Amino acid sequence: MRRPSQESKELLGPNVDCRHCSLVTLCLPVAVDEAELAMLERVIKHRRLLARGEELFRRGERFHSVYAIKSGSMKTFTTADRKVVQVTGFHLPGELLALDAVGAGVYQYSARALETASVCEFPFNRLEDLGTLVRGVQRQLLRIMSRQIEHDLSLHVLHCKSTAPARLATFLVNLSMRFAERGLSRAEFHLSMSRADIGNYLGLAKETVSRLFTEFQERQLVSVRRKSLRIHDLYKLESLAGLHATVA
Amino acid sequence: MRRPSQESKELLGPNVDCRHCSLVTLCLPVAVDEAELAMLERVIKHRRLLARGEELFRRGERFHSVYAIKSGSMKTFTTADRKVVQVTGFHLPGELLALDAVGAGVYQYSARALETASVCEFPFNRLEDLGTLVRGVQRQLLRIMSRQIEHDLSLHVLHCKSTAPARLATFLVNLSMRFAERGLSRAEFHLSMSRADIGNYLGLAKETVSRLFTEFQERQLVSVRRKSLRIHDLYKLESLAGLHATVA
DNA sequence: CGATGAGTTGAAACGTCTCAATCTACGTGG
DNA sequence: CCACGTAGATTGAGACGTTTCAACTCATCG
Repeated sequence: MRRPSQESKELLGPNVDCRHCSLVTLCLPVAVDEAELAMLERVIKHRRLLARGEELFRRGERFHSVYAIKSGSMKTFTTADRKVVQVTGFHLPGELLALDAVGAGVYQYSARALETASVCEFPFNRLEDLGTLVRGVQRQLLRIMSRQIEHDLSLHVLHCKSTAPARLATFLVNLSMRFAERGLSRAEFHLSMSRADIGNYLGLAKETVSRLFTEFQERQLVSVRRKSLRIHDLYKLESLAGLHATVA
Repeated sequence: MRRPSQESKELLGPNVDCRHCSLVTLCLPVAVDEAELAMLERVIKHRRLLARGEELFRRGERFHSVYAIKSGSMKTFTTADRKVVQVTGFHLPGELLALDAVGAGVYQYSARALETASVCEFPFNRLEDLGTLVRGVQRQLLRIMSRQIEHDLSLHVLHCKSTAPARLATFLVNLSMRFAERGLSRAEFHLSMSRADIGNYLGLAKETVSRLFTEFQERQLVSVRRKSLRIHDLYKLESLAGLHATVA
């Protein structure tokens, strides 16, 4: 396993090396063989390094590429008058951004780095060409888009049914799971987004989020100190989230 | 233009005729040329007629096909213990169902006819094969999936920001728009789903939905009588929905 | 070291939900 | 064809949870 701290040294080259990327099982190349991987690498335009707060693309710009996050984290959001109106998602390494822009040909949301981040750029028309040539790539593209739809619909379910504690619990359980998928601790991680962002994302006031963190801490479910979170009782958190469906 | 009342006569044949389908601009074949259309038609397995309340597929079943609605309307929903837990969407003619199942290979939601409905079945592996052969089909598939993601995210935005009146207004404006796209009246249409379904879908109690319909009617925005709805002031409804962003 | 923005906490106001009663339309069987 | 039963829809009143507004604390950074 490679230490993430070493990655910053190898970010800037125009060429990429999917074969040795630790995210290969999460990003596009899954189930694509060696030869196909080589073709895919040629499609990737370059990597880009983003500083905290820097924008990758903006709502309304002409769509040309999807991006895979290599390190760091990002948020996507809608805007009006340069102000953030609605946070639509938080994104971790291995996840693809801008899949929703394919249909309209225009970025639907803006994307901003929550901390120093690096991304791989996939020009979409080249990806499409490759999809026609290589069945594995088409498959994977469709699969990833489908997973995205699945995820977005589950988000809809979350928002309709749940009370505030259930929403925050779901959010934390989901983050925990995603960190675990990336080989990081599922019990202890860094919240790179603000309370206001979390609240906005979940449809809650930032004060409510703050109160809930306090409450969860009092109930021994988690420890929170500013941006660092430790989960003590994942099972209870999942119960709060409405998983473990208590048989009616 | 063909009268929908004539369609019921031509439903049952195993073969289809996308060329003369009035939904050709909404369904898969958009931007696919004549020759490609012929190939697509061979992929469509058959049409199926569903009675009100009949299920097209169930959550958990192995995924094999996506479906296009030809006439009627359907709802998709999650279940637990045979009870509807969460309505995830209402679907009109020309819309594709089960795109979210591609990723997991299993239907994520159940689909049930809200009224007599007919659907075209597209076995997905054949569609995928065709996508590799015909660039237009791949394009269209990706585009439709992207549009779905876009739609689902906009749903997220809706739920986070809005009050109950804004949610119902958005729902009605959205329905109106979709009916208009299908060549039907944007001002007067039939609500094939129950108040409970609407409430469930929007994350509101059915009583709240009912009260809001009454309130909207008192404010002269709409007339509702049971399942039939007439919109009197679409603009005000859109304002309520938070469109026409009043400049801050 | 003071300024700034993020986070926390409290109290009151508001909106939506729940529970319950009533009403309406529709399909079924007498 | 009417009467009845049932499910859906409406309306009212009280309970509850979340938001809003405001004051305050704490960390961070110039």
